[in-house]
Amino acid sequence: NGLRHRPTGSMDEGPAKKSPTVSQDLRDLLKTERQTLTIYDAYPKSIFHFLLLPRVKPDSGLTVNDLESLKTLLAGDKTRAKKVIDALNEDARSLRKEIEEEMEKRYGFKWPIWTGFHGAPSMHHLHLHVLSADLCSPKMKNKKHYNSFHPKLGFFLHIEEVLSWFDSDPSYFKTKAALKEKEYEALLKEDLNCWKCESDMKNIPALKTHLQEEWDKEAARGKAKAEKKRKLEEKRKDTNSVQEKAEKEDRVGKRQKIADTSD
DNA sequence: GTTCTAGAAC
DNA sequence: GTTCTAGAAC
Repeated sequence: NGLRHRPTGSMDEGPAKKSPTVSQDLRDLLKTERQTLTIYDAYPKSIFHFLLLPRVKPDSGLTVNDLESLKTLLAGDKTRAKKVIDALNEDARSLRKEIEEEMEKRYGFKWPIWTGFHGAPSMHHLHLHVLSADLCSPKMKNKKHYNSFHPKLGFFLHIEEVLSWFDSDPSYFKTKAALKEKEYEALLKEDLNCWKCESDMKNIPALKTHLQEEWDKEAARGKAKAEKKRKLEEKRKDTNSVQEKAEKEDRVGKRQKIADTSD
C-alpha cells in the first residue's frame, strides 16, 4: 500500500531485515521480540505522523484476520484484545518520547501528540495513529482527511478512550466494540471546524490557512516559553557563581582573620 | 491513497 | 469567470 518501513530504532534507519525461513530459532526470536512495528505514515496529516501495527505473533493465538481492524479484534477474545492494545499503547509511549526529542531538535519546543484509532479505517491490518497535534501538512487535502483526525469529532478514537471501554460494563463495551461503519463514516461528512478554537470554516483552503495561523501562534508561544526557561536557567547559574565567589572570598577572609589573631 | 472532472458555490 | 467539492475510475 505504499507505506515506507520505519524499523524500530532511530528515525533515520534503513530498510527492515529480510525474514529467513521459519525455523525454531525464529519462533523463539518472535516470542521475545517486540510486539509491534512502527512505520511512517506515507501520507502524513501532521508535521509528525506514524503508524504502529501489531505483529502477527504465532504463539499469541491471534491470526491476521483477528488483527484486520479494531472491530475484528474487539469481536474476539477480550483478554487477548486488551493485550494487543496494551502493547501498542506501551510502544506508542516510547515513540512519543522520540517525537518529542525531534520536536525539540527541529523546532526548539514541543507540543501535544495524539494517539488513536480510526473508527472506520480504510487500510487493512489494525493500526494506531501517533501524530503531532497540528494537522498542518500538504497531504491534508479534503474534508474526509481532516475530520478523520479531528480530536473531538468522534471518528478519531483516542487510545485511552478505547482502553476505558474494557473497564466499563459489558453492555457498554459491546455497543462501542460494534464500531458501526455507517455511523463513523457519517462523521466524516460533518461541517469543518477548527479543532483548536472551534470556529467554523467555510472550506478546505480557508481551514488550511487558519490551521497554519494557529500553528504559527503555537510555535511563537512555544519558542517564547523555551526562551524564558533558558534565561531563568542562565540567571540561576549567574546567581550560583556570584554566591560561590562570595563564599570563596568569605573563606579567604576567615583564614586571614585566623592568621591575624594567631600573631 | 490519487487523478480527473462535472457542476455547485461564489 | 474562478474556486471548490465530491464522486467515479484507477
